[in-house]
Amino acid sequence: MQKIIVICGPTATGKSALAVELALAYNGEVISADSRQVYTGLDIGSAKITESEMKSVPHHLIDIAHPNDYFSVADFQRLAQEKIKDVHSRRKLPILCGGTGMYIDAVVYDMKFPEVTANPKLRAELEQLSAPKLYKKLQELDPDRALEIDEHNPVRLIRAIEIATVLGSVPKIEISDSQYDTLFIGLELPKEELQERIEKRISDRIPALFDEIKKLHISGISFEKLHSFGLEYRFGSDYVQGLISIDEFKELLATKTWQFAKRQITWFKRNQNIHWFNPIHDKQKILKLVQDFLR
RNA sequence: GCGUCGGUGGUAGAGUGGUCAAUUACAACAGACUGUAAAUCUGUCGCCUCCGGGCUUCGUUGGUUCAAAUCCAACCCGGCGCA
Repeated sequence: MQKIIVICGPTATGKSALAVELALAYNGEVISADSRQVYTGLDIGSAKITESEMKSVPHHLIDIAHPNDYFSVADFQRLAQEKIKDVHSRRKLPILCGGTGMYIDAVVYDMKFPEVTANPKLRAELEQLSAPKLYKKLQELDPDRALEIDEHNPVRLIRAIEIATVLGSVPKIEISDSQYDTLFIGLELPKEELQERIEKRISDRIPALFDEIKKLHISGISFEKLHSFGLEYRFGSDYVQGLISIDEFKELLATKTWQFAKRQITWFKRNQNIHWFNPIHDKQKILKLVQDFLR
């Protein structure tokens, strides 16, 4: 089995820097697993790695979609698996690095998503319905899926109905054993430290972020769309439009980013294969682990 | 100093004699996750609990009442108006 390294963990723990370091040390290439960094123009707000930070290490799956494009886990999965194959074929080590847990799992565990493409017309219609109505609809189409789905979650319900409309029912997802020999490295920091880093990152980016958002908006990306990207783009848009003050912006974003970090942690906690490290103090341990893995 | 409005759980803010441990929102904490995943959604949220219930709360103290966050009095604190 071909080897890959996964670097995951909550936001602002230094994943990108570690990826570059490992890539330089072990002849690797980085494949970003970040649902926002795939978009062109979302640079500052998504904390996209800069040219100089890359230190000449090739980075993939960054800037591969336009913000107005529809881009999904399935797209990411396909592209990432192709890219991993490509990197292996050049006898280099793929390093999958990012904070989007579902993207990572989709690639590593090869989740077989039902091949039903998004149907914008149907979605727009269904979005008008309340969750109970959507649930009733799904019950009629696929009672089995209805039993296990979250009946309050419109996003999930709509997707399930979309699938069932085409296939008749929602197929059970198969999660196969990983097709790769994977080393999972998770980065974690104590609560206070992570919160400080989050706050610092916000104030460091403050003027540049607003310029970026204005630029994106002028280039044809609606505030509604920007809002849907969440966090810096959501609250940054609110600020740029004058809906909230700068202090409200900082506080809101810090709070929401922390909540996001906790959601990421909750996701990754489930994966028992992850080796957790402190990015500042455990550098040697990480290097040793990687060395043993690659031997 | 007089008048007036107000002081409610981490915060904002309902409640204005019993159905109130107190609507709701936010925060906090835990969790879910089948093509939007930085999204979306759920649970807990005074203290204790053998989960039946028990105990202490709505500025403070005292009073009225079978019963008070809700009524009365005094006091303390804050806003506003007049001096």
